[in-house]
Amino acid sequence: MEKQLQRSRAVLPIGTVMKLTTLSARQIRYYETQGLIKPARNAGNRRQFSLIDVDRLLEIKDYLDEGFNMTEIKRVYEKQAKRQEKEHKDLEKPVTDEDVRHALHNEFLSIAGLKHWHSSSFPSDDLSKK
Amino acid sequence: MEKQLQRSRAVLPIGTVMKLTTLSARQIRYYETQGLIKPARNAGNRRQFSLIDVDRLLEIKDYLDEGFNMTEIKRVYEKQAKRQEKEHKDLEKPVTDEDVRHALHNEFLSIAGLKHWHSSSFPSDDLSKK
DNA sequence: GCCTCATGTCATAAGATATAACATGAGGCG
DNA sequence: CGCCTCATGTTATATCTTATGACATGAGGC
Repeated sequence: MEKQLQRSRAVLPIGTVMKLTTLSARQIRYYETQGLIKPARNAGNRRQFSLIDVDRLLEIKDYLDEGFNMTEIKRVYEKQAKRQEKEHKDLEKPVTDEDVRHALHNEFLSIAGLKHWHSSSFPSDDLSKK
Repeated sequence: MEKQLQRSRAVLPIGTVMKLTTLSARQIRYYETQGLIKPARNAGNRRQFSLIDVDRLLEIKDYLDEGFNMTEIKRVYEKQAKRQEKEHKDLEKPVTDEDVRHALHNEFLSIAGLKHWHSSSFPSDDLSKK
């Protein structure tokens, strides 16, 4: 069933993350207080990171190297979160017949040369992946 | 450069491995005493596992479920190690001009109908890569 | 019943991590 | 130049996690 370490599985202690990111424990904890990451906690209150957390930390490192400060980086991720939230909702409710009819309707109008489609719900989807 | 957690990177503490394998610390340590795994150690003598170790532990679990005992499982891995060792050596020293000349020589003889090639150095290269 | 194997459980020591407080160097700025 | 803020380092104390070794135990084999 589950093969490898899924990226979202929170099982890594801070020591491991330190090695994987070359960040100090102080830095990692500070970024958490700034809301940049939210590692899970185990029964003993130890932080448990996922590979997604590790990736984000590496990104944060890059941003910092490029001169961003905590607040700016936080904004980047808040925006990202909003985008994904929308994206998620769009996937949540699958296309209904109603949607299809409206789409077709607009399609016809467009073909008819009336090109009436009011700038609707398609975000320009930032493809800059790194 | 290095993107994700390379499978051979030993950075996982035993607690993480317990979760990933659902094995008890006792079991993991016991398998180590039996020579089935050889996790690295950090400066503080803590075991450091790699994803390869995790995979092997999952395999061991399967073998045990199928009724194998430690000794038998050990034999499986020893044999596997020998195979890989040979494979490795074959890759180590690349083909020399000398080798090529001999190969050609045998080729000619073979064509000449004498088919005299004494089973020399070319392993049949097991391609069963699972 | 006696043995072995794989594992559980306990005790003790030492490494790892959490939190909080104080310290500091680099910039920004009146 | 003093004063502030930001990102991090450092230290101290408490608690969790892991290592080792010893003893315990249930399932099989004989």
